[in-house]
Amino acid sequence: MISGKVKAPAPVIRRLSTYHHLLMGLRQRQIQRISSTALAEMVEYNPVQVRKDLQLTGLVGKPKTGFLIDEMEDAIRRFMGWEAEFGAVLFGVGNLGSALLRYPWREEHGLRFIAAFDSDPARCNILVNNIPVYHTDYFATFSAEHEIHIGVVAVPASTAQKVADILVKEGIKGIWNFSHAHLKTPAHATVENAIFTQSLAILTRRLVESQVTSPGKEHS
Amino acid sequence: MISGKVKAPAPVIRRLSTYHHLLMGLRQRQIQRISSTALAEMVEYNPVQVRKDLQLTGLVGKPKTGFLIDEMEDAIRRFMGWEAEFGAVLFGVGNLGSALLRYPWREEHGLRFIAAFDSDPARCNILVNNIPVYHTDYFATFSAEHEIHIGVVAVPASTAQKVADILVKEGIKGIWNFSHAHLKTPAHATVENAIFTQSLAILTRRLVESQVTSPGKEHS
DNA sequence: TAGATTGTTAATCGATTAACAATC
DNA sequence: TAGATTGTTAATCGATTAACAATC
Repeated sequence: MISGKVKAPAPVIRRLSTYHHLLMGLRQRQIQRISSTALAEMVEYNPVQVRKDLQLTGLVGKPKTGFLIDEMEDAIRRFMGWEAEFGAVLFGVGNLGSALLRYPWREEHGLRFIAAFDSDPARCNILVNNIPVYHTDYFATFSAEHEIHIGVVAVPASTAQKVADILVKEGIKGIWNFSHAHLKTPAHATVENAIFTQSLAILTRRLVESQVTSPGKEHS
Repeated sequence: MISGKVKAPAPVIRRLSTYHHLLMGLRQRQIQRISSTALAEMVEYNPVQVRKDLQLTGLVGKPKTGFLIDEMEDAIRRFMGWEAEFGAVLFGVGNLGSALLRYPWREEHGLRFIAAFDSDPARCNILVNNIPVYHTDYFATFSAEHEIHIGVVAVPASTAQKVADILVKEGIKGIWNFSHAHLKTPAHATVENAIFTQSLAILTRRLVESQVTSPGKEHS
């Protein structure tokens, strides 16, 4: 029987990623098991929610003892596809781009940068964190010779769609977008946006909301 | 009548931030109005959703003509609190931290970095993008002399809670957390997490999901 | 056995979408 | 006026939480 995998809701995936990080810490402290209730407390979630989340990864706990930390970590890692490695390329070696290249994604998060690309010749033909930076024009050639699963877009919004088009044309299935641009891609390509500004907007709005407004200052 | 402001759902705020960026582009191209329907198409949302979102900011459109772009931009900016400026400090001047300091938040997003702090003396007493970097120990003194609305946490997860505690102690109301750590803070402090790994998890999971599994490979 | 903890089923809550009336 | 577009009310959908049974 051929079966696709269950589409997990984004909030669940985010929480699972949080558990994963927490569990790594517990494992390092030689702790072997934990109950969903205790885990829930640590992250201030509802315990039933934690159990439901874990269930989705195929984990089963034992009444009275809870879950084995090693098993949990493995299950979550498998669920995310982090046991294998995703080959990745990055476009736009600016401040953010270089910071991303320098982060150790490979250790725990299944992401391996094999190259980066930039349209500015001054930034090309160097190594950043041992990752070669080439000119954007070289990408098609490079792509034909390497297995690339993920393209990271760290260019300005104005050129982001162009980069996305190139990625799609070369058959890259996953796009991690750090630009403001709303990328239009065919259905078979997955775009995930990591846009700081949206996160900042939530923070500043919450601050605005928490300010008690003086009489008349709030419009209708 | 004293009234707090409506607590907007996070998804709405994220979408509004998307509109805001799009509208800035339209304005630059001298376009003066747009219908919610057209806007919806550009970002591939439901038009009713767009209208509901805009309503929350107090915007009213005109049947047959739509919304004025200038008005929309202003309304969204006011809604986010971006007309005023939020004074901000950053902790952890590493790769990510410096990238954040170099981004022009001030222009459009109401965020003004007034200083950064690091526990590594080698990184202190320099300027990054004209923003002074001090030693963490100096923060309490600094805080007493400046109005700080937001603290940005860009330190490793292992020291993030410590930084959060310092921020809370100095009465900072908004914390923008880029570390993996789950920060525990009193209710009067708002924490917004901008955790890349969670975003990456969604992308990799979607890729895992889209792979059709061969017989027997998918467990139960 | 008793009690803690899991797992399941049902209820609630909130966000999105659909249907339609109002208006320029 | 007719038609496009807004705004509102109701229906649907999905995610979270509550209640409780199952199990070690």
